[in-house]
Amino acid sequence: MPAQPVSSFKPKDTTEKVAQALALAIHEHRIAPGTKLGEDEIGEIYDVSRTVVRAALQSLAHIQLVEMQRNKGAFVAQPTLREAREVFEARALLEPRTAGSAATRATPRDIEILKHHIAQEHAAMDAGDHGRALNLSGMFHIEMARIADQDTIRQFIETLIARSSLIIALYWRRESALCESHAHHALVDAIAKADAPEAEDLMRSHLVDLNSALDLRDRPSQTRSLKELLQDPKL
Amino acid sequence: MPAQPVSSFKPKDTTEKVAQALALAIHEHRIAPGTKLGEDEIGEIYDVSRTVVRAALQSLAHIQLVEMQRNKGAFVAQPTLREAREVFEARALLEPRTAGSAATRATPRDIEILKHHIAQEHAAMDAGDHGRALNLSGMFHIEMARIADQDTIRQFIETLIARSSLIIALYWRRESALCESHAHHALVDAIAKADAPEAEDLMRSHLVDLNSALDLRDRPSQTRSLKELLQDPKL
DNA sequence: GCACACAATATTGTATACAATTATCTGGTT
DNA sequence: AACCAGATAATTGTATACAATATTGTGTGC
Repeated sequence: MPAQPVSSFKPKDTTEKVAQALALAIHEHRIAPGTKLGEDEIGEIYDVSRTVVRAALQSLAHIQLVEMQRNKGAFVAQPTLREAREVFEARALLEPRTAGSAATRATPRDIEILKHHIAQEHAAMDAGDHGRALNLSGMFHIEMARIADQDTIRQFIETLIARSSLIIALYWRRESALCESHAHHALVDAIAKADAPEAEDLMRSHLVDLNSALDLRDRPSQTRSLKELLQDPKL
Repeated sequence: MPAQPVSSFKPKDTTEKVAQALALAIHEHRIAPGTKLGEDEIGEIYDVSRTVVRAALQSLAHIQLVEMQRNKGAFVAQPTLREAREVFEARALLEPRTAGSAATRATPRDIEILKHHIAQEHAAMDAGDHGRALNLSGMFHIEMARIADQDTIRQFIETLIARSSLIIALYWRRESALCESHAHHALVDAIAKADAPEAEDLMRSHLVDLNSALDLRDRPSQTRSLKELLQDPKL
């Protein structure tokens, strides 16, 4: 129950709060790709005006978590195959080096934080909360960039992780189910040893593994999601 | 005279138009870092309401061209030394590989476009329009990502180029004046030869050159700009 | 004369109202 | 019965109005 405390006053920046609430829901796969996000609807849910809802949606649109179609509305984004491949190519460029850099800069406190992340991820998985586990798994990667002390790159990785969540929702192949948390564990070990080259290598192969757990072959997506949308509301 | 045609109807997306107009002005160094961007003021200039101005400013804030301070307003961003270094570290991670990829994928038409860019850049420089030359120089880098057919990475590079423009405004050392357009020329040659490794190397060293044309040593920024702002109007 | 407090002003944050566009529904025609 | 046309409803785009906060100006006390 990580829901919002029902205090009635608004301390600061309601826009960001709405954006984060929506982002979390998407990351945890509580809202499916393609879902329409009506402005009035969301405004009613969070008890804010369309003004702040629009601002929040625009913010999410910029990191491509939602797609805004003019005069049509906002929808949870549905990355294409091509976009999915691009996201992982970008991650392959950014993350290995960043992991290496994190290995040279990590403090004991950082190691603790990483281990805590992994523990929470395991707990969520054991509790059957796959959405939360996935979100925590992504935050692990972001934490790495924070430790590397690279704000700019961290921001890029954050958007890549966000889109990766959508990609996983669309293209995950169920057969490859073992959820790679031991890869994160090995990474923490390398970082704890301050072994930058090993951390870099581990991250590289971790990304390769992730990629191969996805079904990024040509053709499906477009038709599949279309069919789903058609057969869902009728029957 | 690239001003807006005075037709009274608005075809589409006024928000993006305002955002692009502001971005261009910042890129061409017509608005200095730190300048306050009042909402009413801008709305009056472009004859739109604060609603769209705010949306445009939020868009620019997301790519960190402007910084929004709550209840204070929007200001043209002033990247710190640290941020400046980070931007160029990120460029070093992304651009060389992308240039190499562009070399393998470039069509004859692409080569023409790149050469056209360089020609325009030279023309602007000869005309003494440094702002426009700088902007075109940045667009050259973005064009490279487009040729490489990497939309996601292109978007990242766009934001890095945008921030680089601010960094150049703040940290350019006048002594190193030769404006590196021959580097772009060499890059086009490598790409025309489809020589990916050479393009990659050229981009890498081009970025190193750019970096060393900046004064990114410790200490100045904060105090410097403050002093300047104080001593300028008095004496 | 200087410092602080308070009032006046200006600017941003949010909500609401209106305009424009799109989606839906109804009725008639073939 | 299917299909198209027009009208009606719903939703988004934009402008304006109001509330909250910050900035500036003025006056009073010491």
